[in-house]
Amino acid sequence: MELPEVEVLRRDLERDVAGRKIRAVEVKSSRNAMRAIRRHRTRKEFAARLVGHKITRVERRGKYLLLTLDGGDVLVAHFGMSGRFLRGTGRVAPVQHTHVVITFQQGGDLRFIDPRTFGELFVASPDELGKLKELQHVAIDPLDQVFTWPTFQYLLAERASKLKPLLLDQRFISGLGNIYSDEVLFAAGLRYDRMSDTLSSQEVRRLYRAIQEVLQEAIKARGTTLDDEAYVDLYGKPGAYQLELKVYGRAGQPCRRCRTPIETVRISQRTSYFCPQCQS
DNA sequence: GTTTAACCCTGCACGC
DNA sequence: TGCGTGCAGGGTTAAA
Repeated sequence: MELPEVEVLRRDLERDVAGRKIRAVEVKSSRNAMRAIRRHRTRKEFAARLVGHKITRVERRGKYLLLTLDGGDVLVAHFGMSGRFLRGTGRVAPVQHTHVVITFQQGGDLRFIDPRTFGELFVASPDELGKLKELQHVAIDPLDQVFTWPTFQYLLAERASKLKPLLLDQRFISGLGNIYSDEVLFAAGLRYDRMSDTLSSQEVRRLYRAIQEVLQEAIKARGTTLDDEAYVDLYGKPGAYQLELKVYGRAGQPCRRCRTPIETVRISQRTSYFCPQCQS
């Protein structure tokens, strides 16, 4: 799950879950459920820090979701490759790989599901949160006001890295993952292996605009759902941005702009998709 | 500093 | 049909 999916989730949670009081928290007894709350010593301790509190607001930091509680503590969610939140009720049996069920006083619940267990859920005080290096390292948010073109130009010039790994680096810029970084590079007309400190001002500007445009469009489309098992929103509904993907997952298919077959390359342990004609 | 490999997990598609 | 292999939206760590 990348920035657009997390942001869609944040907006839905803000509307639907903020203001609700937590009545009960169930952490399944499976090994993977324990993995989901691995920062906590026991299931009991995790639950105790949530029960009785109201969720007051929902924020996003990069790919992290922060649900602030009325006591001041924060429930942090990170989704990894396969994690997701799903709204449910007691009448609906939890799907496989449901690790945590948070039940609300007003009825209904919030479920954390994660087959591959790269995601996690934990509660932290503001003090603990401030000291957490994962969150401290989350870089500038591309949708934030302070993400300006001159700032971005400076950051790129400061580094000497290939663009693809740099865009994936959450400490450089937050929120992009494998899908959107490829889409952004295509939209900017830049290759995955271009060095960050060799871009012209015009190229920096194209990259800057591409990041914002791709992410905004993806949010508008409510995220990318590649197949049924993949990302779905808080209510189980798929997004629609997969219909607008230009390169990701399109190996061998003609480029939507120039008809040249889309190619792939292995970089940073991930597959990158690009058009050899449109990107240089 | 940058890059690479291994690792953390389950599920699925693919080739034999 | 069954089985091994590799890959999948994430990230960390150690070593080169």
